[in-house]
Amino acid sequence: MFRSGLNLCKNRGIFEIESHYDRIIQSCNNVTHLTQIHSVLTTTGIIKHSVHLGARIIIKYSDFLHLQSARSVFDATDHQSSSFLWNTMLRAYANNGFSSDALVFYSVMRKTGFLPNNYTFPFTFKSCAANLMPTYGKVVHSEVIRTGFGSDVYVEAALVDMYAGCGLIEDGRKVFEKMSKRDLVCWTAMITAYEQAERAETALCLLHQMQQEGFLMDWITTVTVASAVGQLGDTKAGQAVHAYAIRNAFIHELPVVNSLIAMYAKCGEVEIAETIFEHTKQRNIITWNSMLTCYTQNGLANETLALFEQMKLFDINLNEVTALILVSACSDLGSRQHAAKFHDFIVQNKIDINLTLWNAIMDMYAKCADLDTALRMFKEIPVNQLDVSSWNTLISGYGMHGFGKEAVKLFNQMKNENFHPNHITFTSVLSACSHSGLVNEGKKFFEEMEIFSVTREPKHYACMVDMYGRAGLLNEAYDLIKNMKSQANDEVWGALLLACKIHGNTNLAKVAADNLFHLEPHHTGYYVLMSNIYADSRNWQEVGNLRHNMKNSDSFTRNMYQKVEKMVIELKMVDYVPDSSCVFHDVEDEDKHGLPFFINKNLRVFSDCV
DNA sequence: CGTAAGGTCG
Repeated sequence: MFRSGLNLCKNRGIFEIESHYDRIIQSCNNVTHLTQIHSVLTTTGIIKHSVHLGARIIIKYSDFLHLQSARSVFDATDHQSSSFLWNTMLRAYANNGFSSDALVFYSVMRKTGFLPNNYTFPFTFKSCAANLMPTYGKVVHSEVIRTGFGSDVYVEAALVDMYAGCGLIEDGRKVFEKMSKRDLVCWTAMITAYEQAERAETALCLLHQMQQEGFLMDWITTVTVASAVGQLGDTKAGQAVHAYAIRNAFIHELPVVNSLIAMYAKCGEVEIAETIFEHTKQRNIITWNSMLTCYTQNGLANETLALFEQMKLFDINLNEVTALILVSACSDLGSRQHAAKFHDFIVQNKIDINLTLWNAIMDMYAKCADLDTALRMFKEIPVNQLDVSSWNTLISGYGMHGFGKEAVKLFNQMKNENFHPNHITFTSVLSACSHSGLVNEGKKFFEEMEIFSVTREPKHYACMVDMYGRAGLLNEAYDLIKNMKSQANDEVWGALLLACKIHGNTNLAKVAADNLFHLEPHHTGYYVLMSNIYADSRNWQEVGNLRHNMKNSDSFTRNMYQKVEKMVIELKMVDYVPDSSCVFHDVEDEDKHGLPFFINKNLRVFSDCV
């Protein structure tokens, strides 16, 4: 009956009216205008009979994020007859961040008796992933098979993506493997899945297979590959991706440019990233954020702030990612002045402060040694929103500034309030104990890890070794390492080596150093530390041997020497007297200060750095 | 009528 009605409408007149309004709706650029057209189409009754126009308005409303108006169009139309309208409404929800509404809508659709089709499933899976509902995703997956859409490439690509998005990469891979025909989109989806799971090597291996089967990367694949190469920090491969992007004119796609900047940033190629950035005239917020991050990631927090000043001159709205980057740069600088300024800036620009950003701001204050402000912010978090990382931030903040007792107090309070400490909590509290010489507390907490079923990782052992080491309990430290279930890494042996340096135990130092040279043969810091220990015991022969071994230092090391030299000058200007027993040459004390020396991030080289 | 892969931080 309905079909005959529809056929009646399908005369030439209706068709012309449809295409007329279609053009108007498409060119509509504000909601007010759209609402007017909507009401005209409603009063004339056209919309009731035109599935096509109904869908157009639904999509247009959803472009303006007016999902309620879109829904009212759907409800007023003859949707009962058309799976197209159901799919359009589902798409409106799924593609605009209303993923839970999408799933509710899907279940309404099923209850109404409408059969989903190859257009329905991709939107549904996208929403399952956005809601992190793999269990529901699996239910829908079985419906895919039951309804016979199991070998549709669109549906399969969406399935791969859904499983990967929920962290079930192996389930995604199974779907991928079973596909009879794979297109570029499926390959890219699978490669992206590995890239997102930080398995860059697998991602590139799969890319190779894809190319073997004759597929060429398009610009979207290029974006993913650039991210994977960035994870590996492989400049050579990065330049190959860059060249490929230029050859294929993908450089005109902003996401490609942005991913290249981020890639070079992770490869440590600040200057190349800068060049690309300078040549990009149409920058969006992601371009700026990528360049800001580039500086922060490469230890150039001051450059981050300088670029931010430049950014303010452009008409760009910052987002919460920008805020996070700035806060993290400020944490690196440890400047209280900047901290307060940025916090203020974030509030004034009405950037949405979620818990992650709130914790980052707290962390910034903590790193700037403004623990009062950090604590105040902590107390402002409603109890039902408090999470483990809020506690971790505070505990590590107190610990790193030598307030071990406060850190311990907070840790106990946290347990009393039934929060479950994680591996980071234990790292923070053990490190706090080690820096404040709280050996008994540290031992107790190390035991407690079992109660909270937190696996003891090498970094936890490193804290304990450091703690015993500082307290002069070298045998306890060494015994702990010998009894480790997993293999001790460089952090653990490094902590022991430092302890040996502090307490002048050359024999045990040799054991630690041998392990370190085996584990990290190119890490010059350990050679320096060991040669310092030999220098302490006036064994110049061994000092010479070690120095010879580390001669082939790379450009990174040279840069480091220059930076340290500059730092020493600055330190001298504020009357800091270096502990020159760390300098590893046989020279008189006044000469030692003029020699270059090496510093590493964990401050293991200087015995006067705690 | 039209569907799937994609950039910044953590």
